Amino acid sequence: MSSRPDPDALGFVLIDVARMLRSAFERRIATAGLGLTPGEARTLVRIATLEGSRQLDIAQRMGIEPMTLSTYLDRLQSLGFIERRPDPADRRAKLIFTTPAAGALIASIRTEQVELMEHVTSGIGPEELELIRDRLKRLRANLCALEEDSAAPALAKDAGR
Amino acid sequence: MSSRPDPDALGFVLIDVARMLRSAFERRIATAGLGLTPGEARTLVRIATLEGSRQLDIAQRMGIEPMTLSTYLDRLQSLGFIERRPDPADRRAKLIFTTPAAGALIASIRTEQVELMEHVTSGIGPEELELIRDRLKRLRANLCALEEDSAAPALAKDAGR
DNA sequence: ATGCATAGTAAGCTACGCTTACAATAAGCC
DNA sequence: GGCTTATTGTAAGCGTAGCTTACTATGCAT
Repeated sequence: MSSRPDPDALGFVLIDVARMLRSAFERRIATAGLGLTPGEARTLVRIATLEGSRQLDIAQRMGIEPMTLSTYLDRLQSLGFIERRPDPADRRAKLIFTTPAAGALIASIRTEQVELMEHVTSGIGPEELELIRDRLKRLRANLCALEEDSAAPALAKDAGR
Repeated sequence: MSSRPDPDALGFVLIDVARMLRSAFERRIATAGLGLTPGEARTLVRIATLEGSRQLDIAQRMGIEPMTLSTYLDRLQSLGFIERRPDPADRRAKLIFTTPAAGALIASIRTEQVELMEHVTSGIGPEELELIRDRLKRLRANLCALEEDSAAPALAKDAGR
């Protein structure tokens, strides 16, 4: 019956998986004694791929608010894993770099991540995994668009779409 | 380089999608004036499919701790959407039922959920969605197993795997 | 120079989950 | 029966991951 919503609907399953994944990742990171939260780990990994970017850029790539990123950076900086250097081209801005000390940590995070995902995806073929990853990226793109809409609804007006 | 972890790895994308999905759902529910948080909505929907179960059972099905569920139930009960009835067979236990007042709300949640997912999955064919849902359920099952392992590691011992 | 825009941050809030400790009850065992 | 142990639900308090709002410092355009 339609009065019995399916708890296995895609959205619910997705959220279930994400919650469990995060908590499993947290447990792994804690066990490995890395001393980071999953969010900090995620941030550090992102920074490593965006070496020398501004905070706004990083935040946007990560899909979080600049303030949220700033908090993570405070923590990562106090641990000595990243640096904030003034942008010579704009004295308001700061450029973010990982420190040499972060190298081993990033590798460890990577290892934990890979091992966990191997466990979690066991029983699913590589082509299917690739497909899922691809479609999830599509979902993410759709969600990004959605957020932009709701952030600037005044511009949308009755433009019809 | 292997020293540059891919921020588009399956795990990261999954967590991204889940975060955005939850926040989009939150926005929708808030806009619709349902007066619930996404977690409460998720709980209510689950209860509707498990009418008359014990709290422990529901918590287990939802993959959360009994205490976490208890908090949601407090809130849902104070809003008049669920009832806790004593279990005639066990005076420690309580059985959870939705109230008639919850019917319309559950339908609304369902609507919001469906509309959101239609938006978010636009551009992906139904067969592919079905496949993704299926594989995600597999991931969820793997994650459940993982949690049980870490909850009772003493039993696992060197039992081979 | 004046006025608006932009980069980062301080302060404080919400949602979602957890652990630990406990009361009440049930169930197994002599 | 009486004792011990297990189980159900809950009170209290914590941590993580985000957000918004308001502010400072700086840049840019007129």
